[in-house]
Amino acid sequence: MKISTVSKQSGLSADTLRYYERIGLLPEVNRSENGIRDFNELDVQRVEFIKCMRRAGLPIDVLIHYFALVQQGHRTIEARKEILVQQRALLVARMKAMQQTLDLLDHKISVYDDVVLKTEMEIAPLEE
Amino acid sequence: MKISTVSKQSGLSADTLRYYERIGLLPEVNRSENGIRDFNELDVQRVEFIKCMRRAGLPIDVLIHYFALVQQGHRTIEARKEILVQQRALLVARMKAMQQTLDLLDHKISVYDDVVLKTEMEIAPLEE
DNA sequence: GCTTGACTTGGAGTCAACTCCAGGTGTTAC
DNA sequence: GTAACACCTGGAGTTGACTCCAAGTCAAGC
Repeated sequence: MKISTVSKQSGLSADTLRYYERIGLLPEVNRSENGIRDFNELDVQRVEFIKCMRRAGLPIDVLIHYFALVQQGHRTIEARKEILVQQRALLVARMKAMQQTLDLLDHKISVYDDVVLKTEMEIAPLEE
Repeated sequence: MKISTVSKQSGLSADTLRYYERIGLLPEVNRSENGIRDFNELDVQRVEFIKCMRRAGLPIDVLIHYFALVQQGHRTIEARKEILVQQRALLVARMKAMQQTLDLLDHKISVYDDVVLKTEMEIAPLEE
């Protein structure tokens, strides 16, 4: 599977995919004789996993560390789980903060709605 | 209220507060005769609002634009509401993506739990 | 009167995460 | 055979959001 295909499928640019490989977030992808990358199913799965984690704000270095542990086999299972648990906690905290922001936005929007409604009813002119 | 106080209260560094003023995210804060910033209640409220929005990932330029509209008075109410509604939608989308990541993390963690449990029961050695 | 500490400024530096570019190769279409 | 196109590389540039720094001012404590 060529990089353009993976790019289209994943929505990540070819540049980003090459960048991910370069920094060791993706493993060295196989090449066809002419040197062109040939992503296999596992590579694509990894891209999807990375995409999902990145979208939620997990930093790249954490992911690199995680995959390095995966590489080292079963004796790193505890450490890997620890990383996931920790990142989960950070994620939950971020989501909580975002929920508060959402509540505030909803409040503000409803206030604007009220104001607009009043204006439309021409009850009074408004100043800031 | 001096910058150090606002910094402590808000958790934003004095450098960040000055930076916010410099780029026009905060209005020009009043100064005491010797040129030292003296934040008033409104400034502090704005800092809190900014903090909340930034934590949720709203970009600085959007906030600058929003405050510029506030500055222009009541005729910009519709436009301001539009910004909030749009940012709200983006926020909800981000939260949704994060929820998916959270689900995936939970799944992965539970798989690791199973593996660890099995290992501890010495049912079998594990390979990657 | 001198040190200490908090404040000021303009400007430069840093960081994460891309993103772009120039110059080169290899395959396909006419 | 040559133009168009997708790919390659190493390296530089960009973006957003800070963060740090040097050099200076001022008030308070000793």
